[in-house]
Amino acid sequence: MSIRVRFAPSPTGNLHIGGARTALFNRLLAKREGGTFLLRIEDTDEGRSTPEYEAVILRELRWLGLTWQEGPEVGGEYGPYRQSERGEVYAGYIRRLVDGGMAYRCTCTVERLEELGRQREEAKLRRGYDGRCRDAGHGPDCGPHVIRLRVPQEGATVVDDLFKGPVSFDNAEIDDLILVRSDGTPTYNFVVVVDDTHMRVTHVLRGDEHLNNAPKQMLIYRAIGAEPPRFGHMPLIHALDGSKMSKRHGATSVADYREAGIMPEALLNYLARLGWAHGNMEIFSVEEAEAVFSLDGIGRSPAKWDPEKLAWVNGQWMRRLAPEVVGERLRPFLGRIGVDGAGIAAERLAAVAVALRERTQTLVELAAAAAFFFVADDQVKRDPEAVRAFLTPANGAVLSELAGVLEGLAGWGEAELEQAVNGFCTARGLKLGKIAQPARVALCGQKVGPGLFQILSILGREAGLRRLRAAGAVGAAAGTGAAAG
RNA sequence: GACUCCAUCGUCUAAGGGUCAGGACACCGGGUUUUCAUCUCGGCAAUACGGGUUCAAUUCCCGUUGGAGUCACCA
Repeated sequence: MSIRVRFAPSPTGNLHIGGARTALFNRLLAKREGGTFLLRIEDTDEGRSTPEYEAVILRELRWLGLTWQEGPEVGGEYGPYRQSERGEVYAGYIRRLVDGGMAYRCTCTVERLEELGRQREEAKLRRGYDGRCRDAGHGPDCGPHVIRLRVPQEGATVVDDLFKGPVSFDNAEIDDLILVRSDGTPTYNFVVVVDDTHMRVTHVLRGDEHLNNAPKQMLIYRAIGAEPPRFGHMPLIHALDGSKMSKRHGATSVADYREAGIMPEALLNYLARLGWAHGNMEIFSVEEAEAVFSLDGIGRSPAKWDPEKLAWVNGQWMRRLAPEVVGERLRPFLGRIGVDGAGIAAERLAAVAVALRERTQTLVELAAAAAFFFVADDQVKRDPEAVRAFLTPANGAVLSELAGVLEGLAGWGEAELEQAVNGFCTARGLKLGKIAQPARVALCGQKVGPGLFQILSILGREAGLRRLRAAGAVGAAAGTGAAAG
């Protein structure tokens, strides 16, 4: 039987990086084993779930390329894939459980439960239900009630985890958990079991935070007489301070990283390396990971989220991807800093990517570093210290002379520019280093940047000559003492 | 607090009874280079602690310590 795995997010917020990682590993396993990866929306909490968040989650998964073979918007033979639409399925199971005595109606009020919790806490006991209604035999007309699972009081429930081996929980530690709320809606632990059964899920890879839910779910599987899937609880992602990642740690959603200029290939690559390893493989695509993926490679201990390494991985991907691809992805980021990204020729953007990809790690940085190519001369951000040091009268004079020579060039390619500039240097007995820095400052306003010929070539003939001459003018003005400030 | 999980360089990790405990990020230094970066060479740096088992434990077992997760009519 071929394996079936699922990712089952709750649409109560943005797609979290932990969720993305869970989805990734499930998909990796499905692809590797030739199985099916399905998506199910866990929206039983009517108060917190929204269609907007659902849309966001689907969008982010697609952005990452983590597409599903069954689920919302694509369908499948075990649908619907939204729990809010599966009420009838759950109702049938509940009826059988209550009729069979595996579950019972409980009329305890929220107030009593709260009081009970307080008492048990004072008595230094584990919070939990005391089982008052377990044998009360409440019928359908008992008034407002919830439905609870009758959990055995003795013995233990063992979860044979794929990564941790057998984990045993005393049944006495497990509450008679609520299956159906007083408003008639089913709860998480119950619907998960019903759906995974119904959707023929064979492996459940999910975060460690669910390990404590596993025995409860095992008990439900037993009650409904279904075979449980294999469980694999993956170590969580921690923040640098060691605790579970949360909003207070800053960027935690996939969207945050997209906005920060991280590309999907890099995010996925980094996510895969968090808790999984295959020899010394560091930089790899999802497809490459699929080819060698194995559950054995998944570790047991939590990993800390390291933004620096993520940035490095992203930098590696900026070089691994075709320049044209990186160039296209750069457009919106240029737009953000006031450059009309849409109006720039694709070849030019590709050339920019080649010129700057080894000097930057994110698309945000790449856009910032590329700005001088696209803004008006007077909008170029200039480093005052660099200007003072390199745009001297003498250098200015040389630069305008150089402009004069370059003006006569037939073409404006890197090779021609290099030849011409080198020729100019030789003729004047200058080392290239002598004019490269002043020229760079004149053209980009900074003393660091791409190679001189790359800059000139991408900038174009007009702007290039203009900026070189402008440096000459500054130099001349300074020379006559006419320059102010 | 109870239950459960986890423990190799600062971080991600590899090896798993016999290794100089390997790689990557970060950091430090040399080289290349028109700047910066890249690239390249080198360096720093780890088996939490205590008991066992064994000829031999980083690896297996137990304990301690430390960290984490969960204890809802949330998922």
